[in-house]
Amino acid sequence: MLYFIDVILPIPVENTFTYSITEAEAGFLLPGMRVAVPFGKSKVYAALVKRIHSDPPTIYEAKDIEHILDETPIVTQKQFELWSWIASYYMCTEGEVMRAALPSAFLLESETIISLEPSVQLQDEDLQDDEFLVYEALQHQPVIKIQEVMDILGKRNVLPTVKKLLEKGAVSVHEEVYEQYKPKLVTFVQLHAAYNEEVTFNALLDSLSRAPKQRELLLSFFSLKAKTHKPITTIALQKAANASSSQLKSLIEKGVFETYQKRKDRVEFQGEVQVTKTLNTHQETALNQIKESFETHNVCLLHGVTASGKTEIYVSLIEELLHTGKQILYLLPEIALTTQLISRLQNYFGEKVVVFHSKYSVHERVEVWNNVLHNALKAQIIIGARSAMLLPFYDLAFIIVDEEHESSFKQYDPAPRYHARDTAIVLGHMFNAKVVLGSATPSIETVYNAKQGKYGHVYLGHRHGDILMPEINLVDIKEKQRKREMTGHFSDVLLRAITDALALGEQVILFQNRRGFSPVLECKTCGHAPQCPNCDVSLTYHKYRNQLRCHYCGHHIAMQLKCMACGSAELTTKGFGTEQIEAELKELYPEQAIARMDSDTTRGKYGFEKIITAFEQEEIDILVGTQMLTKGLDFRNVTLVGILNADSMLNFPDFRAHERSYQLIAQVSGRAGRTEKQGKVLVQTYNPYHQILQQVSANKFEAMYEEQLDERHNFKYPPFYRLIRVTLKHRDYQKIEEASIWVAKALRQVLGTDAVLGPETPPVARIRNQYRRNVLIKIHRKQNLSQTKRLMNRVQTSFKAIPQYRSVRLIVDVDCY
DNA sequence: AGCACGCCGACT
DNA sequence: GTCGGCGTGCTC
Repeated sequence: MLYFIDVILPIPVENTFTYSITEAEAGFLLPGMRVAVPFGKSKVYAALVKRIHSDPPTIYEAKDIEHILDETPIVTQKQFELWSWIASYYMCTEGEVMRAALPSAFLLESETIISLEPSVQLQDEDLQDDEFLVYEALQHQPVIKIQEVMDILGKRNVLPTVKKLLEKGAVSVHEEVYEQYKPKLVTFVQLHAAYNEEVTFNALLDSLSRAPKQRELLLSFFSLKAKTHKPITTIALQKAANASSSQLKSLIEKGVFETYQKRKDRVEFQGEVQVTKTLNTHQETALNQIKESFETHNVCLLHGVTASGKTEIYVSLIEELLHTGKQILYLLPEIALTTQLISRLQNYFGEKVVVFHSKYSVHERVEVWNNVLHNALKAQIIIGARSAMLLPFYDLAFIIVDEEHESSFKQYDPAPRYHARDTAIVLGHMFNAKVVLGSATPSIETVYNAKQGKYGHVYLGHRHGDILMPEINLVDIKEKQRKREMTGHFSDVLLRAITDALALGEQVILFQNRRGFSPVLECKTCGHAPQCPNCDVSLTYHKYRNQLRCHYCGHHIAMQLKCMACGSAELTTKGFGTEQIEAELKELYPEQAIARMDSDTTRGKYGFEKIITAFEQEEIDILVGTQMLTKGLDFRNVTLVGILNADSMLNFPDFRAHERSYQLIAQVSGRAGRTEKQGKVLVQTYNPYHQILQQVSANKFEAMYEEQLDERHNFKYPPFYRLIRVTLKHRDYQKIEEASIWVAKALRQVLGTDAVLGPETPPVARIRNQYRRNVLIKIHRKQNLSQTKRLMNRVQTSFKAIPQYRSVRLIVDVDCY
């Protein structure tokens, strides 16, 4: 009998691939295990076994697998189910989902290793320049990887060079496959059993009288042992005795100490577990309402105003499930995953909490994966961003999606373009787990679902400790400019409020949703503004680096002193970003500590943390930042929040701009006045009569919701209609123009004229030298989605069959909002 | 996604 | 006239 496996490869191809296996392998392999398989001419991939069977493929000969990588499955059946749902709903391949789900350490790839052939000696004149460079490099190091050859030669296509070296017999190559995950081992020491007797021990001490350091090591060992009653690591012992590793080593060689190794998890909680705070009556009521709703609904929306103490409610819900031993998933937007919240939860649940974060190393992520897979006690509560949802849950009972409205739950690029909130609901359904969606400003579609009775709906309108909601005032800067009451970008009202707050020793947050100094640098003479050569945007001026930077591709040039077009030295800036606000503040308040928080200042693993901690500890008086500031941060001493310009977000060309603006302003405002004193929020705008600003300042969420819902209905947007965006990308403007018209026309033919919008050119028409155009598909909620996708796939197939469009990249984004 | 095969411009 | 650019097609 012949045996075969169907495997998923982590690449964007539609189908699975079939490999041949032996009978013994067939007896051992299970779906969810990884196998190393040859793929194409020379590559080796880690593929995932999906099915084991005996149906030989008919039109090709199946290759043999290289070897088996796992002893037991690392992917569960439930995950396969979820992947398949994601792939079909978001129109991508299972391989793409696999790539997103597995920690990169699981995705081994082979690497071509080049080494010197010692039997052959070549003279310099036998080799060409490139060949010589590689040959010479091999004289200094035993092996070279292809990537390194690229670095040495400074070009991408290096295989011909390697090939020629190979032909001349100078080198040999082989494929090296390696697993990237190595468990971290910690070495412990213990005393050899022979010295446990007092007599032998004393003899030992005497024998070491001429080696004082070794003696000290021995004594330190005992004092440590007495102090901690725990196994002692070599490092701890060396440190305690202030000894070197060689001194310890000689004791080990003498047989006094023995060493042993243990696997250590890189992510471990150290600290004390606190007792839970009691809930106030409003929280108590909300908690009971949620539990009640779970009797009839699987999903419940918890709409609790800022600082109402939603986290405590989650904690109570989690607590009640702890004894069941089932798993709990707590999803948060990436940037809300701060030490602040994590340590808060760790204080409640101690080592049962595990964090899954993109900033963790591949090793740390493998450990979390394994702990979740094996239902380890220390991974009962999993906190993480979007991708934590793709972990191998064993027995999931409860999912929390906090800050449910956050747009970062949707992955935009690359595929799978999934929405973590929506996928979490599907995941919850698979496990029959309950889901809570929490937010102070829930998204329109979630509120709609709740009002339709699809979800339970709990409202919590009281802030914790009955603190008043912040008072939001609008400042008309058009008026202020006319009356000449503006200093830079600050109105007199805002400046007075800042001065007052600072005088009382309180902290201030200023929000400007744009980084850099100014987004446009313009020549006063000819009006020329420096553009990015790769993208259709003007370059943003970054003062601290004295650079002009593109925010789309990262291209940067030195700041120009003269106009690049006419040479005039009279340049002016248009628009403003966080950097400019920071600079103006430093002029206005030279005595105060001012910091800036945006993606430029929060690079690195702890960049964000550092600023937050400094602000928390009141080392910073005024914090200027982008929307990073909005995410669930809890600062006690902030009484004033200033929004420098609300108009840019209101005028953003997107159907959600108004909803987003409301959420953003409400969330930033929520940072103010988290203690007894009522917080104050000042919103500067050119248009104080804008509906959204009126609604947010009066805290009229309902009114905003009704109005927005009405607009969505009139203009055929979610939640009434589904949106699928098809993006076309190509370096040739003409081609993209024609191709997008073709696609729009073909889609209209199958889906109907009304269902297709465009093609339209997005606000930034070219990014990284790729022109782009969008075609938007709007279909009614009630309409059959799988039928639509079938039709879309058909269009896609015929599009790819047109030779002249073959190089056009087509990206489908389902629920592109 | 990678990587090989295949056809056109800038250099000897 | 070649070398090396990238456009196109396949991978079990």
